Amino acid sequence: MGATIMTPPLEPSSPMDGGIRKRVCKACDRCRLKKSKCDGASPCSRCKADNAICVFGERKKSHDKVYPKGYVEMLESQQAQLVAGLQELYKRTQNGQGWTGAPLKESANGVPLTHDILERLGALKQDGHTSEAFEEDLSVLQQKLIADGAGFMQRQPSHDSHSDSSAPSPIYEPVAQRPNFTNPFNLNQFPPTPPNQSPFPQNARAIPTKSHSYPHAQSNLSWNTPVSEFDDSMDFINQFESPIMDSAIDMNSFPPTMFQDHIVPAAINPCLTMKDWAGQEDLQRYFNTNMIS
DNA sequence: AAAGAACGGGTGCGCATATG
DNA sequence: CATATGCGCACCCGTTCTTT
Repeated sequence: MGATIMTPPLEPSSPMDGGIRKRVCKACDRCRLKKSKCDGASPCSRCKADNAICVFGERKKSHDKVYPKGYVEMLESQQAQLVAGLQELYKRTQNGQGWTGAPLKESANGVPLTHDILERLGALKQDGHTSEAFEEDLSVLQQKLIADGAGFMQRQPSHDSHSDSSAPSPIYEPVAQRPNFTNPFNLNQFPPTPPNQSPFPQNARAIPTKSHSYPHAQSNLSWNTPVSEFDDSMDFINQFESPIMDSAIDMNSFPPTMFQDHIVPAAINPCLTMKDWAGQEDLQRYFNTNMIS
């Protein structure tokens, strides 16, 4: 292992190198937000050109996702109700029964509410543990759980040292505090996500250049009940990018913890792996002394 | 109208995890 | 252990929106 070698700045007009597209291991927040090529430098050429602050925020990991306590159980319960409803429908179809009773009232999108269908089929459990009504929108379901003061569950690695390997896969564990979902950076209340694991040094990867154009006219399918992403820090960045660029925001007005874990100063190689960071006890001290100015 | 910015959606890579 | 799978990621292209 030698000194950190950053990817040399690429000419914006020549992103390809002999048909090989080079990509940095980590793009800065602005480039990610703009979906533009980042040269990985500190600051990157794009930020430099725009006289913008160039920071390399922490990347999220799948196991950082946090869900309201009981969310999984509710999903399982709802799935059970759906299965029961489907089985009931099958039974009725086999018996030559049609839809019994008056047609259900259609909702705004032209179809009856799932809740009404299940209720009519007698598949809607109301045992107190499940919600009083079948929640069509998972985002709403999560918000309800949060509003009800439910705790939160965070995905944990199944190979956790303190977990019982004989027990059912402990995918979720309770977390101490409820995060503020409107501010994904508050997820710093949890242990910090280690820097991205990647073989180091690996400042640039080469992938073949696509020589064809993309298909046009993407289908307009829309899923009306997406599971909301709780931890997309780009939303937060998006909120504040302009004020930050204009230096109109008082950074001291935010709690220090907001920055410690997610914003890695560009001077630190964002490509450092977990192994590279392991054993650096002074890391926290570094943040405490250098990040908060 | 032209230029630039923003953004949706796509490709393909690497990593983490699950599975055999 | 090897392999399969899921996911996050960079960043490209094309379209739409905004600014001049």
